[in-house]
Amino acid sequence: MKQDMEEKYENVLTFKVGEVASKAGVNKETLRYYEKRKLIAKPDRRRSGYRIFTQHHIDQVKFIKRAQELGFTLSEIKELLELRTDENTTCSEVKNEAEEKYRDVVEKIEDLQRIKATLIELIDSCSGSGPKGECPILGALEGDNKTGRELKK
Amino acid sequence: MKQDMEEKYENVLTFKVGEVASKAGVNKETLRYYEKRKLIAKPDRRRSGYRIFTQHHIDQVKFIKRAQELGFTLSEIKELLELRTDENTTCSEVKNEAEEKYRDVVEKIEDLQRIKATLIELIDSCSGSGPKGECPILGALEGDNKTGRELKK
DNA sequence: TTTGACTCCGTACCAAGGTACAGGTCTTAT
DNA sequence: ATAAGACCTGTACCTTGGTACGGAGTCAAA
Repeated sequence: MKQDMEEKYENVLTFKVGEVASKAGVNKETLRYYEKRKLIAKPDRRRSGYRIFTQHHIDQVKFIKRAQELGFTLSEIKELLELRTDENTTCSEVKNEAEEKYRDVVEKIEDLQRIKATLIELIDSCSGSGPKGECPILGALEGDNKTGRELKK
Repeated sequence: MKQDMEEKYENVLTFKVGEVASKAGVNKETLRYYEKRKLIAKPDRRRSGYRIFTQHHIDQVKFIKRAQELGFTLSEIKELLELRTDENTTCSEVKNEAEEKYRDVVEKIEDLQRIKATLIELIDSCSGSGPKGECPILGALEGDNKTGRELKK
């Protein structure tokens, strides 16, 4: 005699946590973690307590993974998912999120480019020979502007 | 009657933790943390237990902060500090560390540039009007290549 | 039916880089 | 002399994104 929950899934393809994990390419524990953080729909349970996952869950996990590749954090992804679920969401709201993330990314690139430029300067200033006493890299890090230039803020 | 430790500093400018914190622009707790992680020289103590800091400690903290600005982690900075302390360190060892960090930074920039390009594509593909049902950004994240392009790995 | 693989749960732990107590002692200025 | 303020300690907590553990219950195939 099946329970309601089990009946409900009689004609639906369902998965256990390990199956979802391998299909979506994540760890089983990660699925529990996403559930706890409400990043995926709360799966129904069998009488035994086993989670009942469907293709929908797998798609959600893949969505999360794709968004992560774009640099969204899990919190941001949650917002995105809420937008997706909300009937009244407009395209422009989604676009705004993407644009905000774009600005983040641009800023990070700029920071890294400043860092890169400074590293190049330091590396170029150092012949790579001799004892460390005259190393202009250490000099610059020490703030000693006799041997190295000041680092930019 | 002074103790050895206190005598030793009779003619030296010394600082307490709060002074070092404000001079170096860090939190007092951070100094304790750096001490625990052996990122700064272990300060001597007064009879009372108070730490005795000198200009040397302040310089060390500033060194750490400059290296952090260049994207070095505290672990990497510790290595750098060990190189600095080691008599036998050559300039080229220091240069190697900097070059390795440079490669890291370049790689991060490349990752972010791929992400940026994908975000631009998504943003451009979206008119910003209409309901989310036809939003190509969500479509792409959902892996639906009717409405959006596949994300690159 | 038994055995091995799977799942359940809560909790702890990891990296990184700190911050925030609480409860007690010390210093310093008035 | 006294009170404010700084200092001491250990420990717990924070963020982000998970991973690991252990004991107990469940499922499926032979």
